[in-house]
Amino acid sequence: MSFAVRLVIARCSVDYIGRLTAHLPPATRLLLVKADGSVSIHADDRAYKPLNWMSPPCRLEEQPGVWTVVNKAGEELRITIDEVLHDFSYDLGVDPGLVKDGVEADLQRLLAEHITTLGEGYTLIRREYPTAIGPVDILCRDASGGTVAVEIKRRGEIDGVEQLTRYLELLNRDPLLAPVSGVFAAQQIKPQASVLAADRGIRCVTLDYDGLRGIDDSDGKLF
Amino acid sequence: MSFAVRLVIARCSVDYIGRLTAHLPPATRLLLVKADGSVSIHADDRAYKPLNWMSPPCRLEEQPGVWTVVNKAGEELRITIDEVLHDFSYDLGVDPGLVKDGVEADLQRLLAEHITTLGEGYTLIRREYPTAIGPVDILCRDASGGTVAVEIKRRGEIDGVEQLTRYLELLNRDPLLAPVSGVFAAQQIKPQASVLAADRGIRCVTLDYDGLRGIDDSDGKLF
DNA sequence: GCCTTTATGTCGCCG
DNA sequence: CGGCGACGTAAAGGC
Repeated sequence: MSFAVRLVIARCSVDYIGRLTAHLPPATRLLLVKADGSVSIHADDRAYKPLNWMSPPCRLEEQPGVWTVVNKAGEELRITIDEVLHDFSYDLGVDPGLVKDGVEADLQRLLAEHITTLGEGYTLIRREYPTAIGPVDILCRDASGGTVAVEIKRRGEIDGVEQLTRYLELLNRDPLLAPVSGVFAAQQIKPQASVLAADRGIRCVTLDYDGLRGIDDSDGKLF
Repeated sequence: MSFAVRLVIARCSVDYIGRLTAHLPPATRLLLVKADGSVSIHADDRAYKPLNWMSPPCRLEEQPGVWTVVNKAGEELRITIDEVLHDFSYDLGVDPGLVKDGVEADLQRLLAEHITTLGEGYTLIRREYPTAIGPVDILCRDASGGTVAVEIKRRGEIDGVEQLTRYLELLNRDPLLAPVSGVFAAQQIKPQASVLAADRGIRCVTLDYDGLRGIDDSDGKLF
């Protein structure tokens, strides 16, 4: 019974006091209470994002006319209910979950497997090369033996260039590695990122995910 | 009729092909269709985030057993419906919307009104000072007449320091302004951000939002 | 627990 | 419409 979604249509007003203060004047809305304890208040727009919400772990206390939801950090959501227009619950059970393909991790794996995409004679040192400020996506060597740090993004934007710049700055302090050059690899690279990369001597490479996946027959996906 | 939330409980499987590829095996889920055209598929967990969704603007085509949602970019969500267990619609009407207080814009306004929080003799030049790479939160002068660029965050992290660094680099190319010094102001500043700022000669200032609001009696909020 | 990065991020503003 | 920055960003993974 407790493990069910609950859908309530109600005329209500809402106050949130937590990381910020927010208020919703009275109106008719959808209240969605999930088995994980979360509560969200939806209008008929804003895509899937609720107007207001409380994420689990939190506790919902239901009194006549007032729902109070609090979490451990002391954030509070107070829903004042003027009128309940619909109240329905259904036990969905546990969901098997989403299977994804084509996220950055997949790009990284594919590029590491086909590191010569970056150029003839390239060899992989390792993926997720650890540094004090975080892991470098791929560290490899070019044909002349020079070290190359690769930052991979699905969509290459200015932040990614900044990130690679920080890595390069750090890696070049290591006399065993230096000089380290940089490659910014992404399925799509925005012009400003490209300009910034050029300004910093970083090479940009556009990745073809389907192409990389196509030549990757290691797991028999090809046919 | 079309301007209503629609709540469907159904046993379904889902495929998304767009920015990535994703699949949901058959299970019972909540389908939420909003008047704005969005469709979201919820399990009984993950707080307010759906397992899968399509944001507006998009078009839902409903055939027996298959819903197809496509948007302009060619992304597609295909919902195969094995069994409808519940189907309910309700017209919520337009929502008056959320009123927020305490976000970065409020901090910026308060600091601009009390610019001497940064030091005796500071004077405001302007908020949102425009540059080619985006607006500087606050530009002001210190007691000695030197230009100061201020970047404001609720939570000061490394990205904010990078951002301010880019602004300073640009502003310092303008002979009418140079030399421009930097202040990184936030309600809370993370140690790494603090270290990076120090390394770049940027001063860090911790803001007290309630304190600033307290001395701000301009709109009679004090009592 | 703190730190990092990723995300189908989403959202809003402004040119 | 694209660029840019904020967000109650959330969530995942490493140390």
